Amino acid sequence: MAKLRTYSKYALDAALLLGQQIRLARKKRRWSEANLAERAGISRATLQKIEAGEMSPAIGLVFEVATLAGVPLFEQDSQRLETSIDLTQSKIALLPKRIRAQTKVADDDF
Amino acid sequence: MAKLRTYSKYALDAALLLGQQIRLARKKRRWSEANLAERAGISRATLQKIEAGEMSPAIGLVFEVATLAGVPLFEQDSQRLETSIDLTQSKIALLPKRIRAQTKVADDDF
DNA sequence: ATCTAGTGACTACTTTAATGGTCATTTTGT
DNA sequence: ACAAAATGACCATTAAAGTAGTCACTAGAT
Repeated sequence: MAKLRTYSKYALDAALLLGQQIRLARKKRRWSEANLAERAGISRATLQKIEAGEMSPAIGLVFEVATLAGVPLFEQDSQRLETSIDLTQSKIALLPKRIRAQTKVADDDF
Repeated sequence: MAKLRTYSKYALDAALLLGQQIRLARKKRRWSEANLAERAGISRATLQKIEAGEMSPAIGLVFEVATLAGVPLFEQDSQRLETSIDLTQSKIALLPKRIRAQTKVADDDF
């Protein structure tokens, strides 16, 4: 029997939206499921799960398909994620390397 | 032996950036890896893969962790993805239900 | 200075995803 | 109207993810 796992609505919606955007982009390019699946090096069955917004497919496969279909991830700054990666990395570096049990209230916003 | 799979740089960067943002958000909340993993109902090993930006974890686990950590997916419109879902769905409905082999050049932009 | 807890890394085992195949149905170009 | 191709939905097999557990190392609170 399958282990039941719960997801927050936000996470479910995000996966669904991404899947739909992929399907829309694929159709606009006039690619069949088999065609896009072949380009991505995955099976058609997996592509169907991705477009359906299922939670099980590997994030790498989803992101790769999205990329091939032309769906922008992190639509913020145009197509270059490296800048954001470096920026986030530097922010992490400013924080303590290890987090101890909460001794006092944490301030989240910044 | 593992089957080698190739990913585009963009897809790899997107996964890395998301993982980093999760790590940053977790630290800001002063949650340990074990703590966030427990909240998400996953193992610490899997969380480590997610934060490292690996391509293998299920997208559902990644999105759930991101949600719990407070990392916005689709940072566009504030926290409500339903509107975008409906919008995308209506766009899909406007396109032909099935795509035939490309007879003429497709127009992508819209 | 100490000692507790967070992290990084690895391993063997269990569960699940991914695959290739098939078949029925439906759409659409001709 | 016809035929070819796309889609939706399965299923059995194979490959890989996810897991708990462990251990060494180290940061950091006291």
